[in-house]
Amino acid sequence: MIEEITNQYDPVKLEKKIHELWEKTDAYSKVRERRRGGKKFFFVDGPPYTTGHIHLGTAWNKIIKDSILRYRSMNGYDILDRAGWDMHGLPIEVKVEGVLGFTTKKDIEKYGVGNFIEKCKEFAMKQKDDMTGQFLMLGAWLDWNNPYMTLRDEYIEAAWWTLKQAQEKKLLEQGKRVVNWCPRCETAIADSEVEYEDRTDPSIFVKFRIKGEENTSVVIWTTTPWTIPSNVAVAVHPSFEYSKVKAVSSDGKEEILIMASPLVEDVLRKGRYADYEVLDTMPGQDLTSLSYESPLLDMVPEQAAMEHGIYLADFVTAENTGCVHIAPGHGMDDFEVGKKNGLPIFCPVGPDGRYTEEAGEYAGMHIREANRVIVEDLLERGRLLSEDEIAHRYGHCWRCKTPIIYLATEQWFIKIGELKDQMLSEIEKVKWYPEWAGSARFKDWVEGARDWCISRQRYWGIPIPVWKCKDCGKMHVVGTREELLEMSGTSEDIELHRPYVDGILLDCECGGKMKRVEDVFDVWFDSAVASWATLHFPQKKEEFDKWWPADFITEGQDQTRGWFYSQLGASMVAFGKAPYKSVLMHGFTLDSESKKMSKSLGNVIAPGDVIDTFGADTLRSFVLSSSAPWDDLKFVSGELGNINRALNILWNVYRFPLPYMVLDEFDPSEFSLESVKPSMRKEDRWILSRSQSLVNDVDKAMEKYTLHRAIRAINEFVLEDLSRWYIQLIRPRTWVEAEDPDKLAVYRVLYEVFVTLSKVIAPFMPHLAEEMYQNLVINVNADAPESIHMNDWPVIDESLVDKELEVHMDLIRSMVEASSNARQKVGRKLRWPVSRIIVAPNKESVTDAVANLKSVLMDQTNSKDVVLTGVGESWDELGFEAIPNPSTIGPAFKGDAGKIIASIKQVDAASLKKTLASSGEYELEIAGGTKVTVTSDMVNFQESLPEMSASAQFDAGTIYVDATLTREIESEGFAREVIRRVQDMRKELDLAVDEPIKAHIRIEDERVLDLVLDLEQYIAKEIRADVQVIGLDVDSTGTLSKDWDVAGVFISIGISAS
RNA sequence: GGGCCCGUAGCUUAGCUAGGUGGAGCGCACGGCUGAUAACCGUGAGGUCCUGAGUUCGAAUCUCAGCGGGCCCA
Repeated sequence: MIEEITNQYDPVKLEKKIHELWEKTDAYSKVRERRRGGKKFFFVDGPPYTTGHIHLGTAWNKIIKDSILRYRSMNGYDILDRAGWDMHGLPIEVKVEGVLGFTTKKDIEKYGVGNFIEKCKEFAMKQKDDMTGQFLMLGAWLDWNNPYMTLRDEYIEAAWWTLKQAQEKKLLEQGKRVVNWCPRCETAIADSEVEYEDRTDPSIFVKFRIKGEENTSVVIWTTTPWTIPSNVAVAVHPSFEYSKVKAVSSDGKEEILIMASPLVEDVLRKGRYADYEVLDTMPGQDLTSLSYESPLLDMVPEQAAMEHGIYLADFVTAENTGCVHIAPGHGMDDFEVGKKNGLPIFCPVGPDGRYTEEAGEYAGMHIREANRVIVEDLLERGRLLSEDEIAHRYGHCWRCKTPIIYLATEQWFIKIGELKDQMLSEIEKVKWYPEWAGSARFKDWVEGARDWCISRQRYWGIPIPVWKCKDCGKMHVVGTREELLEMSGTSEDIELHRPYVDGILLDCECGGKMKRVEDVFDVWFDSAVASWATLHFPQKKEEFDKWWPADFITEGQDQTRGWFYSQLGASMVAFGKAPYKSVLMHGFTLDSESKKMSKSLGNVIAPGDVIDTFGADTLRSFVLSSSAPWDDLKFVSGELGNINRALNILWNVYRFPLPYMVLDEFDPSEFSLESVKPSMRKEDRWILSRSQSLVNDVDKAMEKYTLHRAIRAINEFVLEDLSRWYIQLIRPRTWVEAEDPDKLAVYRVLYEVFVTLSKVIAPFMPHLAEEMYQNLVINVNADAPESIHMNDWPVIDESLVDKELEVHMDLIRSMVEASSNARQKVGRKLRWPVSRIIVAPNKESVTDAVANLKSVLMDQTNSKDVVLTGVGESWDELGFEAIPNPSTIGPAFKGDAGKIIASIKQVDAASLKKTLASSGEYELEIAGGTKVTVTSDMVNFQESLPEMSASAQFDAGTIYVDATLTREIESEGFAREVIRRVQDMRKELDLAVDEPIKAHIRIEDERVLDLVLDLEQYIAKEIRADVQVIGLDVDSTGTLSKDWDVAGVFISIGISAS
């Protein structure tokens, strides 16, 4: 049987109970199991990094995923949805280093790589478990028991297999490149791991002495003095003009400087020169014949042995000096210039950021310290033109915040450049939500794609499966564990992490031994292979054939350059096509000031805190409804309260009929909806139609993944249609005590609406939906599916849809609103009936609506009658007031104007209006008996309302309320005033709804007493009084007694339980 | 500096694709309802639709430029 529920919506308690129920019944597995054999829906969870705690953005992400998957599941889809975890990489290494107190790689080596990665593994697993718990609190259903984890051997094999594909397709390359390098972590890091932050660096102008020309230098500018020992060349722009300038310092010393012409004044000002003279100008091209010597050739022996020339490059800008210092070992552009011109790639800096022996005198010094020393050395040698500081954006390691440097190192690359065109054509085959996420944003990113450096010089990662022969240099890429064991002749089962795989040697054809290169993969490569790794490919090819590629993925906009891209790249390498068919890109969470949430700003919202206060369903409803998925989400805590209120109203609406149903032992299984149809009223049919329209609206929204529209439609239905309208309409019907088909119809209709509604909210507010379902369905029919989430999505029943009725009801609602407005103007509260309302429509549909729903209109306006005028007509009892128009009367009648104006106000306005309307003229008698003729332009008319009436506009016409009092109306009004106060007191005594009472009522006004006594029986019935005394001097004592002032009349009431 | 997105009442937002009198909710003020009641309803005040220019009879909506915020890049 249906049960009563708690007064208060208590989401925290409710959700705990539901979680226990789900766990006890293993609901998730049963839901997925139920859809086996249905249309397949392969979802790949973008793996969050195992940081140990979720934030609002990750919560939003999982809530979107969960809602979409629940909706799909209810629509019959067979869903594959393993949760995923990104568990390798620097962030965890850095954290573990922190715990162990390590600062350099040497500490790790000393501790033992095996010990270190065990710690990393332990750490990652622990964080994963913590986060799983947090995600579960959101009610997010993914396959949490069987997640894919990047640290598993089976997962590692998927990455290995993919790299082997790259090798076979000749897309894998090893080579020297300039990469972003973190000197603390001693590894290459990806572009996407570089975080740009403000930083202050030296800003120096340096003079490079030209060979073979007396006292002449080319001037360059740099913010990295430590790269001067690595200088190999200077670049100038082919189309800029350069000047040779004789510069004179304040002490009269002269020297000749070369720089871009437009920058001469700026540069000389920096050098505090007193005067100058331009000796010559020339195009950049002319400078290429010059050569110069390093300013530090006495410090760095290699520099003395090197040729230094000037070269042309397009990337040179007209800033600073227009001559760019080129160190091919320390810059991407520099490297390109070096390669193009066959220059040496001189890089005397080691992985730890210290100079190597090649740096001569500087060997062993850290580059950050070297900055200062080198500036000093330049000054001593007279090569420093100026020294200053600059605040600029500079790249930092996203994990340890160390400023990065650029180093030319040996790395492994995937040649994305060769795949670019295919990638672009694959993008077009993918369905993007919103469309521009693919056609604009992602396309732009891919067009600028560079080769992908996949190697890292670290420990906690997937080992790059490349073995190289120590003797002949031959290389082999291992694709699977089996291949590794077979080739090495090992039978023991080893883990595929460092240092275990490092110890395995393979035999080379040359008779030598092959050893694994030491690098591990960039973690982006890990998650890039998720769509097949999660299918246990390459171990299980059948699963892959059955599911791949993914039907759907959804992640934040930052993943455009991240996971959307890395997956596409890896998939092109492996299979030559996109790994996903549709992508929903969602936004970022911002704080109330539109600033991004970050730990350093201290504005981070923990989802757990929100859940502890408002529950997960409120959080879900909030994040889903606040903005379109792809817009950023502004988190304003006040808005949470609003959403929570909406859910509370839903709770109240659902709770409202339950006590009556319980009292009447209503059993919905005994009555079909069909069987109560004859007893349904128009409003019943209306709410059924509205509920069907709601299903349709939600379907439409979900089709385009506009989840915000779905939630808003639901909230609108609950607030407007159910709470503010339907429940108000049916209240009196639920109070009827007898067996009544009219009441039964309401019960059955409400039941139908609630069951449908619980299904419609199920994807979005899964806990509340489950709660409603358990009570409404499971308590009635134990054979029904155990969980709401096992149910099918409601199919629209066309026989219940009546669009015209919905339109009519809308009109009636706007009439009721207008009537309230008019009542307020005339000062008549709703508790007091009015004799009639007059509807003056301006379109035909109003006439139909009133005819169709007259009882609803009368009921809600509390009127005894409804008068309907013809379309476009006004109420025939309206009066008219003639308003003279002095601006036309004045010029026409001059001195008599005043008399005419007075006279117009006195004549019968109705006949004046009628005559003017027909002939355009009116004979008017003015003071003194003179007759004048006035014309239409001299008089305006204004409608005037009869006494005790008021009007208000509504959507399609005007409502007039006639609030004239009659004895009957006054009697009813006062009776209801009394009833309301007694009900209030019953409530205060906490009496049961059907508990009989004794009531003693003293009314100290004879006229009012008389009016009230007219309805004595009615009052007794309404307040359930079996003893009721009403009189002028009644002793109003009782368990509770109270005095009231009703419109100036003193009324004293005492009640007690009988 | 570049690409993409966003900018509407004090706050959160609908409307923008297909141009034609700007709608809600919260908050505020006043009123109403009363067995959903720690709930609910009505009315009112409150808008340079970020700024400027253009297209058009007409622009919140289309175009361009700028400003502010976000994501990504340099």
